[in-house]
Amino acid sequence: MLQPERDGAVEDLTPRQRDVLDAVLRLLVEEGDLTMAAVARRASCSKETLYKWFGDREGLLTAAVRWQASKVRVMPVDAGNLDLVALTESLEGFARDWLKVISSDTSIALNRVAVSHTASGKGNLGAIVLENGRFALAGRLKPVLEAGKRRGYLAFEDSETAFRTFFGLVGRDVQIRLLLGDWPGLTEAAVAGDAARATQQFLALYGARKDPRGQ
Amino acid sequence: MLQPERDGAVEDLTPRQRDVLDAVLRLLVEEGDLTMAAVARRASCSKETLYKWFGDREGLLTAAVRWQASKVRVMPVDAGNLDLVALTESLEGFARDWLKVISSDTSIALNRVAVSHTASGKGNLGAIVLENGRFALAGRLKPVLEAGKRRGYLAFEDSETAFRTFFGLVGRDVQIRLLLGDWPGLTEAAVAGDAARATQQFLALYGARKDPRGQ
DNA sequence: AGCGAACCGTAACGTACGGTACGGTTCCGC
DNA sequence: GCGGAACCGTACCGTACGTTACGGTTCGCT
Repeated sequence: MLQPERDGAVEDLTPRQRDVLDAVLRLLVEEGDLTMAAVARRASCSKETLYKWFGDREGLLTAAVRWQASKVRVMPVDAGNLDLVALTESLEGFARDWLKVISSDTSIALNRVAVSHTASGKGNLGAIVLENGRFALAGRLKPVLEAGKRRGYLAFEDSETAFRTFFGLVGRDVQIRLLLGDWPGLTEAAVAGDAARATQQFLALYGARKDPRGQ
Repeated sequence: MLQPERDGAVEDLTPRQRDVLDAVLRLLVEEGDLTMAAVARRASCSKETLYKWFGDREGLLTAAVRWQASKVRVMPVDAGNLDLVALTESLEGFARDWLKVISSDTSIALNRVAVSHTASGKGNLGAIVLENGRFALAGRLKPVLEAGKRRGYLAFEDSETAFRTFFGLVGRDVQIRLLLGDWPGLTEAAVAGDAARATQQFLALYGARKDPRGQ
C-alpha cells in the first residue's frame, strides 16, 4: 500500500504524456467532466494514443490524479530542533497549505470526479485521492505532532485523534461546501486568518499546560 | 430563499409519488446512480408517468432530495430554560444526530449525486443539499448557541464562527472520507464517543470562564 | 534513401440512456 | 354501463460517448 505503485509510476511519464495529463486537468476544471474526444482535441493527440498510453478512461483519470498529486509534494518539516514558536508556525503553515489546496480549482474538480466515480463503484479513484490528500497530510503532520509531544509542548494519547481534531478545526465546513458548489469566500487573507485561528484552537485543546513552574 | 419553495413542495406529494421517491432513494443507495428506466422498473410505474410528475431527470432527483430532507426534520430545542447540563446535552445530541445523518447510506448517496451534479454544472442540487444539510443544522444550532451565550455559558463574538468550529470538531474528516468510499468505522458507540468528545472540546474553546467567583 | 514505429485526425461501431409515443388496463364520476 | 382521465408496459427515437479501426504523416535508425 505504501510502495511506489508498481503500475502508474509518475516518474516514467514522458513530457508529452504529462502535457496530455495537464490538458485533462484543465478540462476537468473547465468542464467538470471528461470525454475522451475532448481530451484528444484539447491535447492535440489521437484517441488511439490515449487508449494506448492509459488503457481506458479510468486509467486516464487515475493517471491524472496521480500526476496532480505528484505536483503538490512538499518537503518534510525537520522535527529536530523545535521550539514552541517553530511548532506553531509549522502547524499554521500546514493549515494554510491545506486550505489553499482544498480550495484550489484543480483539487475541487478532482475531488468531485473522484466522488462521482466512487458512487458508480467501479475503480478506486476515491481511495487514490484520499491517499494523496487526507492521508498524505496525516503522514506529514503526525511526525510534527509527535515531536511537539516529545518536547512537552503538546499532550495527547493518540496522534491520529489529535490529527483529526486539527483537520476538523482547519477544514470545518469548507470542503463539503466547495464540493457542493458553495463559495465560502476563501481569499488569501481569510486562509491565513483561518489557519491562525485553527492553530490557536488546536493549541488550546492539545497544548501542554504551561503553568508557571508547574510540574 | 427561505420561503417554502413554491414549486417542489413536499406537502402535495401523493402517497404514490412518495413511494416512487423512496424507490429512487433505495436505487441511489444500491446503484450509486439512476437511470429513468431503472426507477420505473423498481417503482413499477411507467417512464411516461415519471416525466409527467417530475418533468425530467433533474426534477426527479431534486424531488428525491427534498423528500429525504423532509424525513429528517427534528423538533427545535427550547432555548427557554437552559442550564449548563442541558446545553451540554443539547450540543451532544446535535453532534450525535449529525454524525448519524452524514454516515447514513442515504445521505452519502445523496451527497455523492449532488456533488456529481454540481460538477456538471447544470442545476442546483448541490445548493439544495447544502440548504437542507449544513445550513439547516446551523439554523437549528445557532439559537442554542445564542441562548448559551445569553446565559453566560458560552463566549463568542460571532455565532457563525462558533458554529463552524463545532461543525469541524464533530465532522472532522468523516464526510469527505465517506464520500470517497472510505469507512471511518462509525459504529453507534463511536458516534456517541465522538459526539461527547467534540462537545467537550467545543466547551473548552467557547465555554465562558467559570473562575470561582470570578466576574 | 528506405523502413518501421509512433502518432495524428477522422470515421465508424455499439451501446446506454434520456425522452417520447402508443396501445391496453384500471378506476372514478355520472 | 359509459366515457374519460390516469397510469402501466413496451417499443421507439436521437444523441452522446467509450472504444476500435484506418489512412496519412513524422521521425529516428540503419
